[in-house]
Amino acid sequence: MESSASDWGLEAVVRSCVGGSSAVDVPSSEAAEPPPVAAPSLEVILGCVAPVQPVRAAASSSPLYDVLEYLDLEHEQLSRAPFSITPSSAPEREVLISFPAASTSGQPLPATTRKQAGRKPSGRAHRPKRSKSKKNLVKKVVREVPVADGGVSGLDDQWAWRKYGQKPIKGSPYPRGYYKCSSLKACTARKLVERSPANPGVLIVTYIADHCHAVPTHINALAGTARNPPQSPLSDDTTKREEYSADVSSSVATDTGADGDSELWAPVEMDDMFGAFDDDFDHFFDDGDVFGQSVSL
DNA sequence: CGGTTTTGACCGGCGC
DNA sequence: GCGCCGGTCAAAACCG
Repeated sequence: MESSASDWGLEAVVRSCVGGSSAVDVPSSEAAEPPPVAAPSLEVILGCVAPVQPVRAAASSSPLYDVLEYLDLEHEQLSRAPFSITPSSAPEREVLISFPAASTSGQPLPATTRKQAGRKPSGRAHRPKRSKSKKNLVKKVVREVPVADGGVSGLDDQWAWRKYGQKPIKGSPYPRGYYKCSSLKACTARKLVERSPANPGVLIVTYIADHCHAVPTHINALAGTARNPPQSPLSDDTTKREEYSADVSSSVATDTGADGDSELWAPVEMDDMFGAFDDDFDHFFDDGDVFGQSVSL
């Protein structure tokens, strides 16, 4: 709580690293100083669909450490999984890649209607049931990033995210922000950003699922990014809320755009993106090693 | 105008 | 069976 809301917000914003790019690409608004998180996430990259470029391992001094959570895979799955698990060489880090859920990758979910009390009936789609088992099949990568580093740009990655929700988490004074990949609607990649209750100086970023496209080189929308957080009329919660909102949310585009946009993000056509992806995709499934190789710390 | 953020409501899983 | 909680949706407001 002591930490300023702004800090929190900024990080949330970022483009996640899940992509396959590299430290090189990490935009740096702070060009003046060496990006502390230069190697955001090497490992994470594995999971990404766009390992076009080998990821550069982060310096041993990298403050980040990632932790993959789900490994509830059956042997069969593992053996067939396009992703391989490679233990990080850095003792303080762990890498975990899980098999991407078939149902979640790249495909729009079926929709069913859902009632909406107090809201204009819009034929809202009914979400498919969530089952734990299924959940476990989705790749999930958890990263902890020092606010100081990730705050402004540490979490920057090549992906564009769009916030779609925020929820207060029980047991934590900080809310959790929910982000989706905004590069491609069909992309099911998501990101959860929250501040560690135990250590406010650390952001916990959870990447879920893979991007079904290559890393965008251009973030098309900046609109609505730099806005003043609305003062929500809340009771005792107010303070907290304002803080949170200001923080967690408005960030994505802001950071993304402002920060990295300039030089690193050249305009790219969707076809290009897919093209790249296609290529890699084939490799992934033809040769499961690809992922394993990419991981290196 | 197109895209994002905010925010309250809805839904479903899980624990009791 | 019920309530809690996390996750998601979508309307409205906002911004470039």
